[in-house]
Amino acid sequence: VVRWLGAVQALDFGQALWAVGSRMSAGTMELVEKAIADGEILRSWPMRGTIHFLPREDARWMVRLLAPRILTKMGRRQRELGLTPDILERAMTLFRESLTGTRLTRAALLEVLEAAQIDTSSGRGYHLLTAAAQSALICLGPLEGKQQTFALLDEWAPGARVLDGNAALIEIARRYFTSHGPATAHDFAHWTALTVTEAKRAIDMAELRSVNVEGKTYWYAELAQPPVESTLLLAGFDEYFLGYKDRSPIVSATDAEKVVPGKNGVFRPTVVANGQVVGTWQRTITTKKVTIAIAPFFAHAARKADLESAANRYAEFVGLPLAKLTIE
DNA sequence: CACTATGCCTGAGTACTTCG
DNA sequence: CGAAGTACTCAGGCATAGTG
Repeated sequence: VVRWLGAVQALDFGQALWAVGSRMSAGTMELVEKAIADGEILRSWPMRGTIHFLPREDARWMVRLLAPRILTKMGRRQRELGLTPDILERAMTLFRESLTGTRLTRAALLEVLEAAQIDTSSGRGYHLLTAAAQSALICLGPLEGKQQTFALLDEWAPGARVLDGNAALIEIARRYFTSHGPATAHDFAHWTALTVTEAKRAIDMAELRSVNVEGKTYWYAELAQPPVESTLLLAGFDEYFLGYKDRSPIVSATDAEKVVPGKNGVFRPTVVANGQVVGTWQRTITTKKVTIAIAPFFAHAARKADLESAANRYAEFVGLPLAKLTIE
């Protein structure tokens, strides 16, 4: 699934597991977690300055192609935090030395910095870690209990593909439009955080097909499957919503505000019926059970039986009984 | 020990300015 | 005149501290 999508936004770890699981015919949370533990799915900050799941073999070229732009944009914040080029360079050396042959938790890595007299307070430590990830030096490794670990990218993704320049642009365009198409050049630029000019150049080189709809050019790599009836409970931050700049084909402006209340950048899980976003939902997971509350945007947004089976599919994924389902 | 409260951190969006 | 860059906002998540 991750290979097909190219990259999966994973700001919220639990939601991202479901973003993958909801696209599998019978995926379980355990399976997705195992793929992460084994490194088959790798986590880093390849684009837009946000954490993503990546196919291990593609992590290196994706980070190298897309992260440098973000790293430049972070310059101002780094100056605010007093992170001089000298401190950045020292931190990179410390990360390289302390992670060679091993993995360390976030807390342990911050201690390494502190021990070298690098202040990690008020987000400085966090920024050094993301900068190192965006420089393709480190990435997130397996979980250690509930703690995130970091690893050297070259160690955690051994033998990763090397793709540069135009070849990398062509590959990212093909990957995006295969899974996200039909989509516009602006959608692609938004997703990758490439400039619109570069995005268009990538599209030109990738030999994609296009179709005009309401005066806009939509690109795609393969003919889509014919639409099927479906009622889905998609994850928060799901690619179906995050993967496009223009969401008007799937949701009205009014309803979009219910997905992102206050336009605050926090995307709630969505109910999608036959391609349209028709509601939001939330789940509560305890040690023994799952409860789900669905909030449709309007009456008859979806059939009750379909919502029930979608909710049960989620409970199966988590591996716990669905104790309660409310539809408000 | 489980639950709740607190406060900081966060990324996407918007509006605006600057650039080419 | 569209693209790129900048400043600012906001609510959820998370770590941590506090409470029953």
